[in-house]
Amino acid sequence: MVKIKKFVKDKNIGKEKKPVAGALPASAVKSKKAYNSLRGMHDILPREEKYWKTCFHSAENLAEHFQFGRIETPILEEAGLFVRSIGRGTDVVDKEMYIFEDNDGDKVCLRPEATASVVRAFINHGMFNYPQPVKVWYWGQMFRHDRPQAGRYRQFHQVGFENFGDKDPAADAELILIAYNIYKDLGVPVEIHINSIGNLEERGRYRAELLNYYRGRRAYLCDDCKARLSKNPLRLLDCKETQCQPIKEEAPQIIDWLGEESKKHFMRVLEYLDELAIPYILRSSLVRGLDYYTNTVFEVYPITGEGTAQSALGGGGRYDLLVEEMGGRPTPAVGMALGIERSISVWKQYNDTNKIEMPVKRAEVFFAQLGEQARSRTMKIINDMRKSGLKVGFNFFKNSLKSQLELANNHKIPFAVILGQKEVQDGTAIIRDMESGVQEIVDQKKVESVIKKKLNKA
RNA sequence: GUGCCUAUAGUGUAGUGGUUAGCACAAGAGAUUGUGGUUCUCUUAGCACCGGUUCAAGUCCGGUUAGGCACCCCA
Repeated sequence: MVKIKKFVKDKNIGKEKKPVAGALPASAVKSKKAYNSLRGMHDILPREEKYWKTCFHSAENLAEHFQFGRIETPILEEAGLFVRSIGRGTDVVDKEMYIFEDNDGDKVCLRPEATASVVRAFINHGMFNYPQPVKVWYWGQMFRHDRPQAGRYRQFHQVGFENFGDKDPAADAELILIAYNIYKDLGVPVEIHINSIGNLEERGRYRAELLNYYRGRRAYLCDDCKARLSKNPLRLLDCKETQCQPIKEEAPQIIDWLGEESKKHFMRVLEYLDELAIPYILRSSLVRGLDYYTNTVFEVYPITGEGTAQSALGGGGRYDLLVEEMGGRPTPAVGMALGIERSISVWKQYNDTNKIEMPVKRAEVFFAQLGEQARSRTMKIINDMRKSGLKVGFNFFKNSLKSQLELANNHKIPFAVILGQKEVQDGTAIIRDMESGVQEIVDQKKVESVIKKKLNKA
């Protein structure tokens, strides 16, 4: 909302159908100044690929195993969607959304999270008519106009899982299990912080009680907490100021305000976690920043050794009322999302301190060629080999054999195949064992099978 | 959004207001034009941007931008 002003210029560009460059100051177009990525937005380079791929595959495998279907929703949505679902008064909506008018004057925004979009899709496509529960997962960019710092970016990625139609505590536990397993796959030890915030009624009563308690002690609170009193009372319990600690300890706990049903649901979730041997911590201060949660809420934290990190890798909870609130049929639901950048950063740190190296997938055989004819012959052989699943390295840009072998060596590729004019004439090729330096001449047709045998892949 | 710290080749760094801005790694070329790992030579490439102070600014000052940290909040 606040950001609209910033984009007025862009709106006019669209309205007047001017070419974009023409509307910019001449200096901005002519200047040879190098461009940078926007603040809080980052390029993900090839060297990072192994981490991203592993994360993705772990999520994908778990999704498949637990029968979640992949859903992709648009990055751009009507702004109102998030205002209604996440709630006014939350920071995400009030301060952090990228909102602007598109060329038709519609108010659109870059999604700050995906649950609202998935709920919209669930309703739009009448998924309540599908066999219940409907389980979907997604992976993609989210945008929040926050001040960047470590592990917090304006464009970041989340992987998320949503389950519609299942009100059983087992569904809550299933999502926690998936989150837990993703980190288990990566080898990063995590623990779950968990709490229940009950239903609307219970939460309302508790909030009133909490306010009542805190108001009487207002004078002893830090400034932030004074602000929280009116803005976000449940956050009072999260305060780190020492002066607020004694007040916090005596404060009423939400768990005591839960009704029978909510309490039973929560206990059941915990029993599942016990059964699954998932380490968790009951944290009565955990409330989450989005309005739509009911009952179970949880967050995933890395266990770093020296104290726990302050920022969560991900989190989620139950949102039994949201689907109805968004105009659908009453449908219970649970969801969970994990921050990829944060997870990868923690994962790397963990690997660093424990001296764990990510295996690099390097080529298994390098093709070196000399001369035009050899080059085209090599190209053909490489293409044939691709079908057999061998990872082949080559570089047609380099001409000298020396520099090509150097490359093979730098990449620690175990075997090199050398093809020159002579070999093209003879229909042969030289296979060189890069470690021992031993070479043998083989028929071009047999290169593939010989290499496979050497790699124990035959 | 608030406060604090930082900014020199691709990366990591040196540089009392006057230096041809130095070093390491990486990258590219070469040391008998068909053979890698060691060595040697050469090359490419940098003071984030804008303004101010000064005879003179990478160095001091202001602003901008970006990065980091602590809040707020969140993934």
